[in-house]
Amino acid sequence: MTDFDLLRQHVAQYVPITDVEFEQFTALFHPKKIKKKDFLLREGEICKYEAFVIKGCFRIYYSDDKGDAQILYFAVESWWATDIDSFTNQRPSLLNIEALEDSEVLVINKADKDRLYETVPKVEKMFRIMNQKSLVTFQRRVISSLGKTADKRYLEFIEKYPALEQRLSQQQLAAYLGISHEFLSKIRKKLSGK
Amino acid sequence: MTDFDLLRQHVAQYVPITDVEFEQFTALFHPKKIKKKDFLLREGEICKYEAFVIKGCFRIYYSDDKGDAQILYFAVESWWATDIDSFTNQRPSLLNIEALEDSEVLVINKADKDRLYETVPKVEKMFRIMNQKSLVTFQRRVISSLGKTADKRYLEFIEKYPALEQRLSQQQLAAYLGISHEFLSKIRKKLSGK
DNA sequence: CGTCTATTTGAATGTACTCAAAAGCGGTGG
DNA sequence: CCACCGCTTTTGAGTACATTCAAATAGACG
Repeated sequence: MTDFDLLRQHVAQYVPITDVEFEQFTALFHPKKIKKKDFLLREGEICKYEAFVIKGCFRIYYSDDKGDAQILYFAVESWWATDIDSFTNQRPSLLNIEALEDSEVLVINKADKDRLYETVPKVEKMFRIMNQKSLVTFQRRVISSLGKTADKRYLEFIEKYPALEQRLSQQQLAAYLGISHEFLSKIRKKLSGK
Repeated sequence: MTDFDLLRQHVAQYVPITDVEFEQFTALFHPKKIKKKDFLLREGEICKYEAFVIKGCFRIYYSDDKGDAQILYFAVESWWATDIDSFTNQRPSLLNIEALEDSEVLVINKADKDRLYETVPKVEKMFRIMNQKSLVTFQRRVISSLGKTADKRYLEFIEKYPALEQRLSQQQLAAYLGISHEFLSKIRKKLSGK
């Protein structure tokens, strides 16, 4: 039951929720285990689940023509892993979602989520606020990816997500920052020499 | 009254709405005219209004240490111009919103918008979907700004917003793409020679 | 017509990439 | 416990993409 505690704690951040409402909410989620290197979603598939991460780590990424990955974000404990566009519109996904560690999630499908919006109106508010917060995060990311050099973006990342840096390989981090892993290595060397 | 027609058409895109609900909705909006080069919001101020553009064009941008602007997006007819973070949390803004043309907007303030969420629950859904859509747009923008070269981003822009290109100066477009205006000029030259 | 701003062009520079090779590191099987 | 394998990280050389600065040109507008 501690799995659902994490979800409850997460929900409570956004809206006050009663026991009954939380019951209705969680009733539609199912636990799922994903092994390291397995995929929750592959490019071209329709995103069946919205997944709340209980344990582990995922990369949500786009794979370009040359096969290089641009990582949109990492989802660790208490984050959601999903392709919003593919999930809400039930259309083929452009994104991949892969477990970087053995992981556990709680998933909900589209029909159940739609039901949730109808039966528990508060859920609407919760996701409105969540989307709003993510939107601000991505707006800021656009600003730094357009205007800042790679070393500044790297420093920004380790300041914002200090715990994550330990957990990720340099290759993954480089793909998030939008630089080659060789160049990230050079940046780290330069910065450590200070 | 045609001002409100544009807003109604916009709202109807997201949720079906009755005449009565629309009345309640628009009752809290006020028309406002902004002259070219005037600001709807300046960095450091608290964003008082969420503005729906009836006519004209705005740039929503961040100004870095050197004074260079990174343009987050352009708001033309039927777009919203606001700093979501500053507006919803009533905290000082990092962004500037400036009219690039003589413009007309419909504005709503924070207290009235909160009232709206309470009295017209449908509004919650509408903004949830709107935020979701914007989120997807910004996610895609992160992907292209990290992974694509400037000429591809330029081509992407003119394909996605053909009407906008006519309306904007190259300097503004360059600031949106995250490149210098000199380099954009060179890109255009190169592309026209084909 | 003149003034102010936007665009173009070129040269020099800086930031980041590609490719190739070497070094480091962790796990597995003998 | 060591040797080997595969994977990640480091390093260097050469190249490509994009910037800065300066100057010339073109447009817009009173």
